[in-house]
Amino acid sequence: MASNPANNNIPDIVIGRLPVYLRALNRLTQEGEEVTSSHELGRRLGISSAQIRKDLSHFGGFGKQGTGYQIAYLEEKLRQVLQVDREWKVALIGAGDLGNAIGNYRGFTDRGFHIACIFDADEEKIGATVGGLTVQPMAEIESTIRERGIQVAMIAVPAEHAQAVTETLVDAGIKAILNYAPINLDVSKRDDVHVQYIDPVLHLQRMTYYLKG
Amino acid sequence: MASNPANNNIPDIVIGRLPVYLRALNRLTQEGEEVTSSHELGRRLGISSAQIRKDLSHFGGFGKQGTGYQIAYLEEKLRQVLQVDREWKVALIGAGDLGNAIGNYRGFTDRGFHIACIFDADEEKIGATVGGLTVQPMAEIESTIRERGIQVAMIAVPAEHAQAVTETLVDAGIKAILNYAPINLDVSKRDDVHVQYIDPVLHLQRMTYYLKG
DNA sequence: AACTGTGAAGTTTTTCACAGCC
DNA sequence: GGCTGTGAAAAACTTCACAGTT
Repeated sequence: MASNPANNNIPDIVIGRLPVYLRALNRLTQEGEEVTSSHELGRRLGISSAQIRKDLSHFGGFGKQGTGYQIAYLEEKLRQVLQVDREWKVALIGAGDLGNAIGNYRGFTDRGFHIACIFDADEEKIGATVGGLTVQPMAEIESTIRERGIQVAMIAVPAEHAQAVTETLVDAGIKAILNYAPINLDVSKRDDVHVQYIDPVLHLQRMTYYLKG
Repeated sequence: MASNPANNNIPDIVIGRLPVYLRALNRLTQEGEEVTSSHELGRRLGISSAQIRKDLSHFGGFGKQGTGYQIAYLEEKLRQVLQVDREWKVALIGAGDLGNAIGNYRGFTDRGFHIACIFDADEEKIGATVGGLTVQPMAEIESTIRERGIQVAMIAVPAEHAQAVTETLVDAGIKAILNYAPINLDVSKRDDVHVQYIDPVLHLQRMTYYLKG
């Protein structure tokens, strides 16, 4: 949840919605559409059309009055804004069940990411193949990340090791961490390191609040 | 993102933070602590202490002035509020790589959830074992969910099938869906069905906005 | 007629700051 | 002295509503 002075100072909450818009635009393209509007996007996403227009207006006028948005053009612009008009190499730490699933997931490519290396602490896993990559020992994290200029990492190790792994990654130059371990990471020493979390239980617990019996 | 008239009308954004607090309290307990304060929690989570106090105050006074919060007591109260002081049966749809990882994940138990059944459309996967459960055919979704009174489901099927699966689930009586497919689900017809999303790429794209070069 | 982009208005959320208690 | 719980103030965010364009 690190805040950050990027180019301007566009609210992070707006940045968080851009990938959602981008995903919806991908979908529209797949469906063969070429033009859309803030109303159509809003309907599909359950977001008001005004919000979509306001969000997009932070980055310039991407639409045409009376017509709407050219989907291919808007996708291109959003990819530029989010800097996913290139491919980011990602380091994956952890080759257990979860690491395997992440390593084999086909959904990163085409959306700006490419898993470039995998590490695990378990002697038995080192040398194994996950998603076409050879699992490397933890001791090689720092050198590999530095040599290959990797800035993005995913943590899929047990909670008790996640903080130590984080410190190794940050020391190696990682600037963005997606943490699958169910624990909050302390990166308060580095204000240029971004952390995001994935914990399915958090989402489930948020929904059970509303359920009956 | 369905909003909802639960007991009172406490902001959903507050509900969303409670599981995070609960997770941090679990951690403190594991570390052997018995008492904490809004300041300590805030420091660990990167949230202001005032916000934590305000959030908790919606549900009653759980703390003691001068002392702070009794961790075990606060955990218990939060579990009650979130209704995770019981175990919810969860249906898992999809037994591919992702479904396997979810099915084998040990982190649901102890936090209020228990995967009760798994379904897949692929003939070859039916009958296989995932996390100790036998994969059932899709045709059995509705009857199984009804008979066992299941209200919570996770979707781990390809994006193109996610909407159809959602409709089956909702017809069967499911009230909470955690969707791993990278697509927005339309449940606008049912205002008592809650949906949450997990898409790692969304988190990654949100961070690359802030990276340099 | 349909749609964007945007100031202004309205609403929600967060922070402040302090009385009251241990 | 340290902490909670909470009204009041401040800040952030969303929606309204409409001028301007196609």
